[in-house]
Amino acid sequence: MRRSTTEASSHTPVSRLGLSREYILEEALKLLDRDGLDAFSMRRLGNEMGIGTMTLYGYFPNRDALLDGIIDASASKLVTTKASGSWKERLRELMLSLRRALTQHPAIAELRRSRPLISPGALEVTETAMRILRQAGFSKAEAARTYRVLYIFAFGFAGYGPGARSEETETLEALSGLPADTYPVLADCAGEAAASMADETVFELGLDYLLDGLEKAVTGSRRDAA
Amino acid sequence: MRRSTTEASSHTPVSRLGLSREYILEEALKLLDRDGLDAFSMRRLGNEMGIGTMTLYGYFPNRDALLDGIIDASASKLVTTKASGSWKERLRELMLSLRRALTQHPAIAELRRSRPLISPGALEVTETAMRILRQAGFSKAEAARTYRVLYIFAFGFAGYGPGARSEETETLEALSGLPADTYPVLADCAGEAAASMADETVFELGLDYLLDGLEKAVTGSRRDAA
DNA sequence: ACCTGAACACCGTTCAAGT
DNA sequence: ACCTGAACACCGTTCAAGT
Repeated sequence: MRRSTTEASSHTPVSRLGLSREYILEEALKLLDRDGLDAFSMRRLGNEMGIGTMTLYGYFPNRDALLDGIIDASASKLVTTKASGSWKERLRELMLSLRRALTQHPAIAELRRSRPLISPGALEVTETAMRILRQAGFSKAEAARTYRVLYIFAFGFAGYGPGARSEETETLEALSGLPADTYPVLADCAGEAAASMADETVFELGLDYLLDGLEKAVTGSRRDAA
Repeated sequence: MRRSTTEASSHTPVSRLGLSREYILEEALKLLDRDGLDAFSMRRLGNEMGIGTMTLYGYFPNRDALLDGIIDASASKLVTTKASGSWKERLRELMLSLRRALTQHPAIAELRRSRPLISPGALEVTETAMRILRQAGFSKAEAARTYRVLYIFAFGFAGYGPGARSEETETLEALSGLPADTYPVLADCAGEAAASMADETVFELGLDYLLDGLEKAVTGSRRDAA
């Protein structure tokens, strides 16, 4: 996408140590996906890459800028979807694709919290979703609000859903040990509750509830208009 | 709830500095709600309370235990709901109540990420929701999976929804500045998109989509059975 | 131009000591 | 029993210096 400066073969400037913004971002994302945001530090990234910590500051003004860079660089290549079918089917496919991407790079969802979009690279999914919704006849405001719902569910699932940290057996133990007099229902459903917390398919369940509810709202308003 | 040890008037042990687990947790939650999780530290909490940092370690083994304590202590008093009406109405009311609680204490949602339930105090909402769903005729597994969807949406909204950090004008600026050739739809909807990101009512929109989709699934399966 | 160590103001936590 | 300072191993970042 970006034009090269002076070198011919590579499309991004590379220093004498072989460093570039892109390369640093790749290594940072690897470290992040491996050990999580809590364990990430500039010093550790430097160590891992075999360079001095302060070298990083030659490429990014500070830690936050580096993290923003990761979102911008990775989000754009995450989701690819070839649209076909009804708006509902296309939207479903897009959200499943987003879910897959967030599964592959759990760090993205972690970073995205409290870090609003802004960066152009991170908006391709939004653009695609908005296009589908607008083509389906939603008003600008309806489309924007509806996408917010889907977006929050997808990122919420990544942030609060399975795979986060809880080990299923540990959760089951804790739930099984609940006092049955204060938590009668939950104690009765301990196994199912623990299983649901590790269940990836809950995403599709929720997504389909959302899309069905959305479809109902659309046909409802059409009936009102008629 | 806990029985007093030796003192009569107070139901929780108080040290010579007037300290107790409960009091420390209250102060910690205040600090957390005010300045956010990133700015929270044991040293700062000690300073704010006018006590030595290490005094805190007499009440909690470490920082994580203190944060777990906040969830446990606060979650139980957060949500009160008097159930009436259909399961759909009661569930709706419960989730709106949870949303209100998370708005009041944004720190809770921040803490809950990567911190699975386990603590008994944090499970009252879960128990209530599961009771409603079970009474409505859902199987144990269906009820558990459905509550997961609602839970993730509510916490996802708190974690990724409005109020997080983005200033609306700043977001609007960023969206307006998008290149219209790569983001035609989004550029066209910049105002609506920015507004939707600050819009609290998007929670109810999504909640109703979920509940409508859920209702449709229920009536659908009944029709299958008949 | 690119890279870096020393230094500063922060962390959480251990440990030994104060009352 | 309750409280605490010093010390250790970490942070992010500034600044001045190296090539």
